[in-house]
Amino acid sequence: MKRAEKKDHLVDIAGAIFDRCGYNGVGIDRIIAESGIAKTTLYRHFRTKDDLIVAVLEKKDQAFRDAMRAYAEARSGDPAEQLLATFDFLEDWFRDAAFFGCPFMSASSEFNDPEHPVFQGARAHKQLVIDYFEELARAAGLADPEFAAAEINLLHEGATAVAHIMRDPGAARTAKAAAACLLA
Amino acid sequence: MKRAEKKDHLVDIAGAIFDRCGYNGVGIDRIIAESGIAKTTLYRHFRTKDDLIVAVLEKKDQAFRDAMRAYAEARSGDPAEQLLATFDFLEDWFRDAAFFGCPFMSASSEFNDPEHPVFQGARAHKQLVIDYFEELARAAGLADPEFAAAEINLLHEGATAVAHIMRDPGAARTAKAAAACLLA
DNA sequence: CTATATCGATACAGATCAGTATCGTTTTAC
DNA sequence: GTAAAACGATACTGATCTGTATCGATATAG
Repeated sequence: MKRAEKKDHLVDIAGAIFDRCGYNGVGIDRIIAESGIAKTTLYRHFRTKDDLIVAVLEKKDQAFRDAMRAYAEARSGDPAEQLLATFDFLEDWFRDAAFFGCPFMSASSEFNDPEHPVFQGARAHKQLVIDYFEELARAAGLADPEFAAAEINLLHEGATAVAHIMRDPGAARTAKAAAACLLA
Repeated sequence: MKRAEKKDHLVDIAGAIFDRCGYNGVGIDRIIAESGIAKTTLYRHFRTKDDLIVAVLEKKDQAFRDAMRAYAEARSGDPAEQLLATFDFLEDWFRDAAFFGCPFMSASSEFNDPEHPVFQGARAHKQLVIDYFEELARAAGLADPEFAAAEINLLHEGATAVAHIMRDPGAARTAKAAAACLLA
């Protein structure tokens, strides 16, 4: 494994473990054990554990938004239908065995300080998602794209929270029905 | 301070600290320091830290639901209007300086195991809130009370998540507007 | 081939973690 | 008033935490 691959692998494994156990709920020792990478190497790539967490969130942000956009565009060319398709994307995620709630919400709970880099990273992701919704709402010619994006986003966050704590992937469908009603 | 008062005080202080720092993010030593109660006494009342967390959630559950119900009933005698009033209750909560996101969602993130008593306590609270919404939806004579309750709940969870991570108490108003649209 | 950088493994430091033991004092109950 | 229980304070245990230091092996680059 090349140097860059190692770092990538480390971030992936760390992300999966953080999802299952939380950020403060797992130590560096477990991450190096499961990734098979030496502690020295980890600290060569990341100055602190917090830096690693930020890198994990940045990668998850990019992957999540890319996947959601690709999913929606594969479903339809119409922006309004793409907005609704994002809820089907959510449902797929909820039904995945690796779904343990939103890692960005978990991060913002455990690093509950607006000045903390981890909190800021989580918030930055959420803003980019809202921006995407607003872009679609604008393309769909909705009267108030900003407001529409906020409502879609509310339903996304609600569905994710309910799917996690109630173990109910169907929350995505309920949210989609509400979204369809609101957009009409 | 009587014995029962001490226990109550301890649970209150612990709840406030957990809200700020998370559950795994703070140790017993800090709780006893801020509450002024000896470690021996804490462990006389609670066998483990997890037991304390469960007690914190149980008290927060009761307080939250009592306050929300009282707030709604003070606003209106009409069940449909009471459903909408719960969003005003949320907004008050979001604007409170002691708002740091939903402690039950945080708990379910940090103790991400359906068999864990803390996770179960958090989920039990959420179910009771949904039950309350369904009770109101039924009293309001809505066609599908269960579905209406699920939608209201989605908006509640979404508003709470957004208010927390985006530091935007106005999410409650956006959610209320969506709820009004859905109930009509 | 040789010089250099990165690697894994491991031991370590210093702090903090949950939980227990001890003990003298204070409060409660009868 | 006396016996029992709960109390605060504190020291302690063993585990775990983040992060560093050391060192021999390995991979890479010129």
